[in-house]
Amino acid sequence: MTVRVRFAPSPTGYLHIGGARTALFNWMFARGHGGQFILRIEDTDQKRTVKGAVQAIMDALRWMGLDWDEGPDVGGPYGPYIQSQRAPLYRQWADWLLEHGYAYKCFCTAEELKARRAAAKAARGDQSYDRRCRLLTAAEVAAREANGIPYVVRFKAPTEGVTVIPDVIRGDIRVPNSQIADAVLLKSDGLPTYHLANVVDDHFMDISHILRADEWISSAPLHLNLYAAFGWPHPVYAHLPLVLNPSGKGKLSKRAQAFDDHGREVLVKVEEFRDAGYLAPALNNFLANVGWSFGDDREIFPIEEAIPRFELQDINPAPTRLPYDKLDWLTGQWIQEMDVLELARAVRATLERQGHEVSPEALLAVMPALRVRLKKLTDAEGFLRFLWEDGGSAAPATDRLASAKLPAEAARRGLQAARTFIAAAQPLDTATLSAGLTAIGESVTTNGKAGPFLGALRLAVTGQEVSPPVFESIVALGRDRALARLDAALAALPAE
RNA sequence: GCCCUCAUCGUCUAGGGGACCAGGACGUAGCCCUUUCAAGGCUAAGACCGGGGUUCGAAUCCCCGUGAGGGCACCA
Repeated sequence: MTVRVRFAPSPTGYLHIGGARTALFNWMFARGHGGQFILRIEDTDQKRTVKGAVQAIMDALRWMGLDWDEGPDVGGPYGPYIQSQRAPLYRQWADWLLEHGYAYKCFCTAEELKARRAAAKAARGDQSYDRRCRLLTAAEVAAREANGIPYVVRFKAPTEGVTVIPDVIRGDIRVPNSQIADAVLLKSDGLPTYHLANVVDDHFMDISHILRADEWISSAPLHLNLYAAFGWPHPVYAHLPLVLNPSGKGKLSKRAQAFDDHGREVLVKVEEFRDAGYLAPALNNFLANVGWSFGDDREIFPIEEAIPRFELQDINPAPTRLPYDKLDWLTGQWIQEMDVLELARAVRATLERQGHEVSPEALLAVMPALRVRLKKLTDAEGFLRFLWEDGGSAAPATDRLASAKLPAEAARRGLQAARTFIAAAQPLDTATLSAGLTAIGESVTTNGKAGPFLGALRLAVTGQEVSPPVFESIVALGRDRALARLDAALAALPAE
């Protein structure tokens, strides 16, 4: 059997991290089995459709590196891939069900249904549709139609027996048919609901496996009975574990801001992860570790290596929270493995977006040292502030330059010597600076170690308590600017 | 109210009857290294939800509880 899977988001907003995980698993499964990965847009709810959402979702998927073989933009033999463009097809099959007695017209208004549902809920009773229109005689139906009363098409669900959902991850799930509602298949606006559309499309698009979130389990019996009514074989089901809110309370939703245990906001849109400076390969790596594991106690891996090992049976059925801390660590690991030039380019673009212009030379000078310090691309800003903020280092307070191991007088002497040394250093590189400045430091501190002095030097030159290593920082800054910073610091110290 | 799913360290996970006084990772703590911050190395604390079975033997199988989550829309 050829594997054909689809990711079918509804364009109601941006790509949600939970949706991204579903897309990733579908994609991995397709790629690992020589199959096709299809992108289908489920926009049958006109009211909820958001302009630009399709583009945003595709951008996010592309950024993640998840390419699709068929979809709205690339086309394919089973198109169109946007449901609103397939309306006649759903109508045709809704009619077919009507003709064959598997569906009926329902004239109840939305208001009536809402009221009945509310009443049922208040009475703690069954909230699903009471099936009253199912009992209408042909004459009654004809009369209503003649009066132009709008209707929806509902499925005539079986009321007795049991439907079994064969699920690759969970085994057979048995649901009493009494639980299956007479769901709306075709809405009064003529468009299908999810239930009809996904069954018709999955069938005609030759979808072999459905990998979707856990929350769909409850509608699976309905879908299975639809397949049965049509006389079509159904795809293989695999219900993926739900991604929970980091607080553990409820599922992670794209409609509400999510918070962690400490009440802090948490990222949910894929584009937010991108803008926060996370790396796509790291994000994929991260997502693949949730609900599935590589094996061999390995946590860090390129997704390409995971693909051949990825099997649906190995997916952990338990719902999970996203371990955000691990994403920071993982991204840091990925950054450490990146090529310096490539990293420098990425950091430069990020800094630019943050409004900072930094020369490639300066960036390259600090990059090897900076690399191990970054958890994500955006972290560079904090470390490199001294490159564009001259004011930051102007006249640092004397008490911050001096310390127990480096009295003010020694600090002045050391910085003076450093100034002389830097002015003449040839070439101006980390090796030269390290040798010269360390020696100066050792001669000037009370404990004979360069440390305390180098700390003061860092502060004088960068104005920061935390920065890339001083030598690299000086090289990045350039001789002239470094000397100017030292002069400013010296001026702030008592002349003796 | 009804139906469904799930249940291993704080979190993500390995484990699919004996190899488990339960392994890895993040996080946390301590130590080492160290020019700050990181990174790295070493060490430590830390879990099989409860109760019944089945079995010579159960984290692993079954049942019942409990807890958490999902669903019961002219939303997907």
